[in-house]
Amino acid sequence: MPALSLAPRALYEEVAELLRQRIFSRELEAGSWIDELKLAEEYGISRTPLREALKVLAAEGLVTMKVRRGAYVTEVSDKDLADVYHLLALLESDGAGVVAERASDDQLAELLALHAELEAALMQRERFFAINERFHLRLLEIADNRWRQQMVSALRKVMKLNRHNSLLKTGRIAESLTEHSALMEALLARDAVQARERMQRHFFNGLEAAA
Amino acid sequence: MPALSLAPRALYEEVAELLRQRIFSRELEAGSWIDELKLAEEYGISRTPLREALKVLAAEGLVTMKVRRGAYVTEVSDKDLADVYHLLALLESDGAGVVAERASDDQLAELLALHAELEAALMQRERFFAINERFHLRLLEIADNRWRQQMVSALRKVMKLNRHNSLLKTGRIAESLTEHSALMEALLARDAVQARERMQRHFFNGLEAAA
DNA sequence: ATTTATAATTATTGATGCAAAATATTCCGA
DNA sequence: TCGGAATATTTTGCATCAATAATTATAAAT
Repeated sequence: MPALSLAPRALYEEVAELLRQRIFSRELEAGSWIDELKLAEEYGISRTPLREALKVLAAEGLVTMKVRRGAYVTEVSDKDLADVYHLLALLESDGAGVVAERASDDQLAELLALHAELEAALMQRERFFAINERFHLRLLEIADNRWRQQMVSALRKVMKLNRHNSLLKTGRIAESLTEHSALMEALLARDAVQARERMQRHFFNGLEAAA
Repeated sequence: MPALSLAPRALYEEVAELLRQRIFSRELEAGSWIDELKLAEEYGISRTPLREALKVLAAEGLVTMKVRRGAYVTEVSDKDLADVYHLLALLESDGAGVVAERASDDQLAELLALHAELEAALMQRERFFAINERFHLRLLEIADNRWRQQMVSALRKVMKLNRHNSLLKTGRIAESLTEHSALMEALLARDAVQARERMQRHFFNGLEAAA
């Protein structure tokens, strides 16, 4: 992979990313109004790309547009968190089932390698999180359904809005790894039913921990 | 429900809807480039709201933005159709399971009433389709997860892009009604497992018919 | 004749300006 | 002093304008 992005993103995409960061970091509070003029000035850009970015974020569900009243940071209630979590579990477990059924041996080997990295990183919190994320993303890639990937990515973005920010609580690293091992086993055994079930449980336990 | 929308939508939303229509009707061909200038002139508006609409559609997956090259109507391959269908089945069957578990008696009665209307409209193709759609939408409303609703709505929009346009083939009305009855039974029995399974099958049969 | 470089045309992207609408403020009356 | 109406200010939303980037066409050189 190239170190420098070969395709320079449009300004509105850059801005969208910056805004996501600020929303995730709670610098832009949930429910609060977004001041276009102020932000545009702050970033040294005009309102046009900023407004375009806001519309993209609205489509993602991160902000809500009110007619003639501008953009507001979406409030994510505890119910919303549970709902999003429920869907993530549903989509990712479905993906795991598909992988168990249809992945090539090479692809399973790739996941196994990531899983091994995960075990090795047991004591390195940050690294563990990063590899865990890569594992989930790679699994979805292998499941090969761009619409599912798109939806999971949107849901994960929403998830990050919440203060129960992480899909993986610090205290749960050990349990999480055990669940991962069980999942990996099911995948290698090409047991779709088990794979789905174990991914589902993995998420369910995560929600318990977050609540 | 009010006949006139109380909240007048912004221009970019109106335009987004118009563009969806034109994409669905294949007036804007899959894969083709979207001429902003021409469309803006045609609608008698400036390019700003048009571009905002295009970005919304891009987030929905209906068009693809290429940097410095504008917007293109997303091509939906047969695999895409199958993938979207798979996800719709997954999400809606999950919704059916939730409804079986958690809907109030009143809400179930409401669905039953819609189902009765459906039976009554067996011979009226258009009406049958309309009521069928209402049934599915209402079920999702009752399942009460706005993120799921948002995703299903996005997926249905994509689905309409395809030439196998309908979730419900003309020749399948009778079978579809039978499946619906079975689903309704499971819901009334509050049997979540059966409800999920039957909704799943309903979709699966639909795909068979479409393919 | 083919390939490369340069120039011109065309379309996207970003900035600025203006009008309409909503909210806040002030002033007047009860 | 409190409430309501009118005015002023703020902010959105749409249009127009300018600049940047890309593609195509043309010309020159090997």
